Amino acid sequence: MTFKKDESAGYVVNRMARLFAQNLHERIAPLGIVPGQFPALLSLWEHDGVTQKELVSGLDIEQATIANTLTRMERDGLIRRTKHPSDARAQQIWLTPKARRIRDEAYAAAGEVNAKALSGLDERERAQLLDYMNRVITALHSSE
Amino acid sequence: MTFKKDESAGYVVNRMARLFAQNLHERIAPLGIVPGQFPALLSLWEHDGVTQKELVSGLDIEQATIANTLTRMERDGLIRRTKHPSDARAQQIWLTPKARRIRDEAYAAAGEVNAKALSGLDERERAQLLDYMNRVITALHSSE
DNA sequence: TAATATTGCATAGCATGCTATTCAAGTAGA
DNA sequence: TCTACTTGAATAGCATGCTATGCAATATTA
Repeated sequence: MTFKKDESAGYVVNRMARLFAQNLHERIAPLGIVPGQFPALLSLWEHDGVTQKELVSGLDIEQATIANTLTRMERDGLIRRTKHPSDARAQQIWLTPKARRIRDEAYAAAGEVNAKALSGLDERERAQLLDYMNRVITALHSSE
Repeated sequence: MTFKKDESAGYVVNRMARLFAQNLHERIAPLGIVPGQFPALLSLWEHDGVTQKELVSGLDIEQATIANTLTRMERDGLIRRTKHPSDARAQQIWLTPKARRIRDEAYAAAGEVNAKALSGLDERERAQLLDYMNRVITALHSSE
């Protein structure tokens, strides 16, 4: 074989991301949430009542993607949206009691998936992995 | 902030995978291919005329996903499908001359994206990163 | 050989992500 | 103030990925 999958960073990264998502999906499905909602939930659990623009600014996800995710979250009873008091274009996004109730369990679920993922690495290796991945992100983020 | 994005493996992995895909997308778009076609192309460049089942068996992607990708690849003039000589359920998948022609450039493009991604790491760190990621994949693959 | 099980592939339906575009509402400038 | 620019969010259209299901062809077994 000319091309070895487990030696290509792109291949491995893609595979790892899909496995993370699948594991998380399975683990949080009983809570009534899905992986794509996690970033928004993490942000809103810390501070809700924000506009979509404010929410987007804290996440590395495109506005259009968030807009669709929020629509599904509203459908699923996780958020409500109210008119912004001073800007008719904007809205404020609020968590429902349901979304607040699952917070601790969701954190625990994410923690378990992370723990499982990292179970084959010791403390030093885990720190190195995160460091390396953050460096890759920085490199890929540059435009040249 | 209770939750730090760059300290959560799941978050970082997801972000890294999306950046890889975006970079690759941009780089290979001129060749008339997209990232999702890469796994199938890599396999077919090495050995075509295989059935869908054989192709799937070498990739870590679900059969349904491959089936849809192959449909788009046929639409885009990258593959042709012929009847299997001895099994009417199966087909043989062949690369078109167009797909063969872009092989070297596609390899080069993927190599460049990998190089850019890893540009902030030295040789030892790159090897460690791949090793760690492969261990994460192994851990996530187990069912407990 | 007829009934049953398996297999190869396609399809349905959904989530997540992207870019590009639209549209209404707000802001600024002539 | 009227026009033009900007901005907040929604929508369109697409790719990639998944699970579940359907369907026809093949294989097995009673």
